[in-house]
Amino acid sequence: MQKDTLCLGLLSLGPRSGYEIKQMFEGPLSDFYSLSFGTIYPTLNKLQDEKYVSCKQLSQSKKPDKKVYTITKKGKDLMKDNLLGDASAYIRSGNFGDQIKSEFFLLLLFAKYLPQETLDTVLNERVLFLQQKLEQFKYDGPVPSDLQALRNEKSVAFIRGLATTLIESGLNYLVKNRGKLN
Amino acid sequence: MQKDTLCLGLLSLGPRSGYEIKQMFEGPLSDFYSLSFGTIYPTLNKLQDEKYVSCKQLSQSKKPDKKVYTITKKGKDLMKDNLLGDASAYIRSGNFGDQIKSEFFLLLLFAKYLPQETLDTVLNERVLFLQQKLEQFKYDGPVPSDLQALRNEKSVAFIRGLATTLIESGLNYLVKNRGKLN
DNA sequence: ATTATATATATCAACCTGATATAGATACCC
DNA sequence: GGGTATCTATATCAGGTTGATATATATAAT
Repeated sequence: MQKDTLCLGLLSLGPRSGYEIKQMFEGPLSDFYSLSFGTIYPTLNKLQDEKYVSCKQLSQSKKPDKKVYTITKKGKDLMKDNLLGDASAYIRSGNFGDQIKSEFFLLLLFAKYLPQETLDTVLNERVLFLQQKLEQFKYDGPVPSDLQALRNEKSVAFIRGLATTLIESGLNYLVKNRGKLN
Repeated sequence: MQKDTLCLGLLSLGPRSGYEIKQMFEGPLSDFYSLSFGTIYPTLNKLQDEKYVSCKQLSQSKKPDKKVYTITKKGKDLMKDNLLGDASAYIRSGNFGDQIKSEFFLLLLFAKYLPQETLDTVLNERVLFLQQKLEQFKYDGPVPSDLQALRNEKSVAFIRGLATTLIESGLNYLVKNRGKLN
C-alpha cells in the first residue's frame, strides 16, 4: 500500500501528529504493519504541500510542541480513490495472501541445524510468546480513550477476531505437532 | 534474518544457482519469504569471495550457462553459528510474532471507505484465493523431484501443516464473520 | 521472421529502515 | 545541584532491498 494512502487512512480516524502515527504502528497496529519516522515525516510534508492534509502547530504544557495533521476533503477523496484502485491487488497480500516474511518459519525450516536443546527452548519460548499475544488480543478491559475509539471501529473488531483465531489455531498446532520436528 | 545466512541455508539443502534460489522464493517459499536478484547475486558473490561457498560454471545444452554454488564446511559452520546466535530474535517474528505486513488487513481496516459492492467483491475474491491456497498446500500428488526432496524434509512437512491449519481457520473466520464488516 | 516465453546473470534508481542527532521537559537519586 | 534516564517530538541519512530494466541464449508458436 502506498505510504501516503496509509497515512491518510490513519488521519481519517482522527487528527494526529507524526509521532502519534508512529505510536499507532508501535501499539495497536504493530502486528499488521509499520512505518519508520523516515517515511512518516516526509510523507506528511508531501501531503501538506499538496493540500491533502492541513497542519496546526500545537504548544503543549509539559511536552514539546507538536504538529497535528488533519485530513482535508481533497485528502479523503484521494484516499478513497487509491483504496478503490488498488483493492484487487491487496486481495493476494499478507497472512497467506502474498507473503508473511516470517523469520520464525525460516528458522523452523533450518531446525535440523539447531542443537536439540536449543530447538526445545525456542519452541517453548514461542509457545509462551503466542500465549501472551493471545491474551493481549483477547483483553477487553479498559484502555486509553484513543485506543477505545479504534476498538469501536467495526473493522478493528473484525481484524482482532481474525487475529485471535489465527493465533489460537497456530498455537494449538505448535503444541500438538512440535514433536514432528525431532 | 541475514541474507547470507538465508542463502547458505538454502544451499545447505543442495547445490543451486542464483536463478534457482530465486525460483524457490517464487515457488515453495513464496508464502514465507522472498529475495530479489539484486540481493541474491551480490550475496552469492560475497559468500564466494569469503570461501563460504564454491562455484562451478556449468554449460547446459538448450539453456544458457549457469553458476552452481555449493556450500563449504566453512559456510555450514557460519550458517549454524548465525542461526544459533539469532534464534531467540526470530521467536517474536512473523505470523503473529513481530509482524505480518498484511496489506489485506490494512484494506479491511479502511473497509468503510469502500462501496458496499466493492467490499463484497473483494471478500468473495479473497475467499476464492484462500481456497486455492489451501488446495495448493494440501496437494500431495506427484511433483518435480527437487520439490519432492524439499517435501521430504521434516521441517517442511511441519510448516506445510501449520500453513494449512492457519489458512483453514482464517478462511472459516472470514466466511462466518464477513457480515460484521457491513 | 517476428513474437513470446524461459533460462540466466547483472545492475541501478527509488524507496525504506534502523540508527542517530537535536531539543524541550519531567523525574529520580545521591 | 548535578547526573542520569526517560518520554515527547521532529528530522535526517547511510546502508540495504526491491522492482524494473538490460543483456544474452535458446525454444516454441504464429
